[in-house]
This record gives sequence, structure tokens and C-alpha cells, in this order.
Amino acid sequence: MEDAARKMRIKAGRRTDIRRAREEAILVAAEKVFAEAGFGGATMQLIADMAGMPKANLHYYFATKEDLYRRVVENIFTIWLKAADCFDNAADAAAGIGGYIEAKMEISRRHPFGSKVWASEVMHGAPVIQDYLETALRGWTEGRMRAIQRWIDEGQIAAVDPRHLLYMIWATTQHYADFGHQIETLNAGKPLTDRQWRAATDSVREIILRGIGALPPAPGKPWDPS
Amino acid sequence: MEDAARKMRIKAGRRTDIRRAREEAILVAAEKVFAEAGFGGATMQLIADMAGMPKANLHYYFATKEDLYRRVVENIFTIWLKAADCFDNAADAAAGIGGYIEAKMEISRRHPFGSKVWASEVMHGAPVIQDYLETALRGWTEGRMRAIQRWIDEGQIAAVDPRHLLYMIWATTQHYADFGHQIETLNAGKPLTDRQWRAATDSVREIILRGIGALPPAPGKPWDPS
DNA sequence: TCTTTTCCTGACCGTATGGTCAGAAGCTAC
DNA sequence: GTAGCTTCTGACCATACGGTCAGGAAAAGA
Repeated sequence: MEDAARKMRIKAGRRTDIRRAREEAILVAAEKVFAEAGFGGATMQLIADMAGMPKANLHYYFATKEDLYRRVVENIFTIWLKAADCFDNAADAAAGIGGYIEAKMEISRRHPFGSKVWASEVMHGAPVIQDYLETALRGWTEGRMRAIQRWIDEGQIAAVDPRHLLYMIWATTQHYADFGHQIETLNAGKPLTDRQWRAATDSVREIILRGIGALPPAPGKPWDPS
Repeated sequence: MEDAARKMRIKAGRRTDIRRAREEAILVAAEKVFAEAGFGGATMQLIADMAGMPKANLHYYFATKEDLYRRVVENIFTIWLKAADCFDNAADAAAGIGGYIEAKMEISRRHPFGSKVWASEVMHGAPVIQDYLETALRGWTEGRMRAIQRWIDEGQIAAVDPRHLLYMIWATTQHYADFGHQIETLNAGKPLTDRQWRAATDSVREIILRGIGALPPAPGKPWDPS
């Protein structure tokens, strides 16, 4: 008779490596298909083709389309939450907010599909992740709003509404992922280069930071104090 | 035998009134359903139910689901283009850009469904309105970028990248429509009141205008010239 | 080698969808 | 009234979808 420890060791072996690898391949394919076709437009067959396996194999790892979809949405949400570290470990407002903007822009660049899936989900009324919005996201938002309010109280930034500042950061950074196709079309049909991503990030960060008084006014402008 | 003028008069009569009214009812229902379910998730049956008519009647007015969808997308695009008037008729940069932001926020409030349909369409690679992006939108954008560049050259605003300024305005204003559900959830589950919409609009306008140097720095801040 | 467990897959099923069509019902002009 | 349209609709069809299942293949342990 084998004991529990033995079973654990087996579970961590090659068999579960296969499982992990297959699930990952499916999740990558699903993220792309859900992003490009929406939940309703995506088909299990398409995801299976993209993952390079028969459809029935998908259902071996993920019972239903919704299960698979939920996992994809959870993934991007987790990534976004991690970007919050910039906020908490920052020396001052400019570093905290600026770093958060940089992190969110980087995520938009590296995970455009996930961002689109999240956007789609929220736009359709968050049918499968409403609980996340009401618990995790609400809690996260309130914490970050307090941090911003503290910076306001300390005189580091202007007395803006922390809520709308957060929305502006989310909107602007995610726009580069969600509306990437439009941006690409307006960029002569070509994806943004490294340099253009840098310019976009700098533009966003500077306009927002200056807008909340965390940066000095641009030189040579009407209210330039010089 | 009736002549052409007679036919025209008939065409403009009650019969075509019915046609117009029915098409309008279908378009309103379709906009909502497409926004809430996406193109793939929307069904002609659902749209028909919402419009209060049998499904076959939809196909009498709109041959296919795609035809109907295209009309919905075209509608919101037309509305957005009209908001550009603020740009051209403005006395200065602050009035032009500020007015455009106000107009876009008002559209987000009045036409949230249309905004979502557009967002969905672009996110999925603009399969049916790619031509609009490449012609109308590209032309419009270039014109507005020139206007912004002129304001920069005249020293009215800081030397920001006009392109990214436009993207920021689009992103921020449309966010209040596209992510309205998330905003509502973070607002204790209640839609924004008149007062809250006012505050949101003011926040967006002021941060952006201050960010590009079209407004004096907020009082009491680090670089306050006072 | 034999057993057990995990992994894989072709074939299949019930359902829902976009779209069609023949013909009914209603309006307008003469 | 009646001829000539526009508008409306129930019934129908082919297809495609999500999901199931029986059983084969492969790996792991004894």
C-alpha cells in the first residue's frame, strides 16, 4: 500500500508536467481566440486547432468553454494586480504613479490578448467575473485611492479625484492593447516599434504626471514660472 | 399612367415613414444586443424580441446579421465625427481640446451601447469597418493632428506628441462608456449621477489640459509659481 | 508481464442559429 | 371593388456548435 508522500511525489512527476504543458498551450491559444472573436464568437474547434490538438482533448482538460474562459480572464487579472507593487514601494507620488503607468504600458505590450479579453468581459457586463470586480478589484482600488489621497494631503500632487485619476491611467494604458489594431492602422498599418512604444509611454506618463502637478510645467509654456 | 414626381411623393409618404420607424426600432435594439453580447454572441432572435417583432421581419429590413451590424457601427462613427466641430471652431487650444473632451464625454453618456460596439469591432480587428479606419478615420486624425501641432507652434500648449494626446482623449472618454459596468460596480453598484458625470468630465478635462500646459498649474503644488 | 492510471481521439448527439420562402394581411390609388 | 404594392409572419432548412462517450494508446508501478 502506497502512502500519501509517495502519491505526492508521483503527482509532481512527468505526468503532471505533461498536464501543465498541455493546459498552458490551451490557455495561450484560448487567450488569442477569445481576444480576436469574443466569447460568443470563439469556438472550441478554433482553439483546438490553434493549440494543435483535437477538440475532445480540450474538454479533457477544461470541462466547458466557460471554465476555460474564466481561467484566461483570471490570468490577466492576476498580472494586473502584480503591477500594483509600483504603487506601494514607491518613494514619492511621481515614482509611484509614473512606475505604475510604465508597468501597465509594458503589460499592454506583452499581453494584448489578455487585455482584450478582460475588456470584452467587462463590456458585456462581466457575466463570469462579477465577483472579482466586487471583491478583489474593489479592495485593490480603495487601497490605491488611499495612497493617492495621502500624496494629495502631503502636497505632492494636486487635489484631483483619486478615482478618476485611476480610471484615466487604466483607460490610457489599456487603450494601447485594446485598440492596438486602430493604432496600428493609423501608424501606416505597422505595429509600433520599440522607439514608438517608448514615446507613447513617455507621452502618457508626462501628460498625466504634469496634469496632477507631480512634474514641473513644460518649459516655454504660458504659465512657465521661469 | 403615373409620372416620376407622383412616385416620389408616394415614396415620401406614410409607407416610408413606417419603413424608417421600423428600421430605427431594429437599429436601437441591435445596438443594445450587439453591445451586450458582441457580434458573435448576439442572435437575430434576441434582437427581434427586443424590437418586438418576429425574426423574419428583421430579415425583411436587413438582409443579413452583418448588414445590420455594419449599420450600427456606422451610426456611432458618424456621431463621433460630428464631435470634431469643437476642434475646428474653437478660439484657442484650451477651448478646442476642452470642448472636444466635453463632447466625447457626453457621447459616452448618451450612447454607451454604440461606443461598446465600436470598441468590440476594433478589438476584434475591425473585420467589417477596416475601410473606415483607413479612409475616414485616418483623414480625420491627420487633420486634427495638424490643428494640435499649430497650437504647439503658437506656444499655446506644450510640445506633446499630438497623436498620443488624441489617443489619450479617446481612451479616457470612451472608457466611461466601454467600462461603464466596472465603474458602476466600483461606485457601489450605482450608475453615476449627474453630479458624478460632471466631476468625471471636469477631472478628465483638467488633468489633460494641465498636462499639456493649456491650464495654469494647480494652486498650492510644488511648482506653483505663486 | 500484468495492472492501473492517465492521456488521447473519432464518432456521435441534441440544440440553437442565420437565413429562406410561400403566402397572408394591410395599405393606396384608381 | 379591385389591382398593385409593401409589410408581415409561421414554418421550415442546412449548418455549426458545445459537449459526450466508448474505447484505444501510452506511461508508470508492481
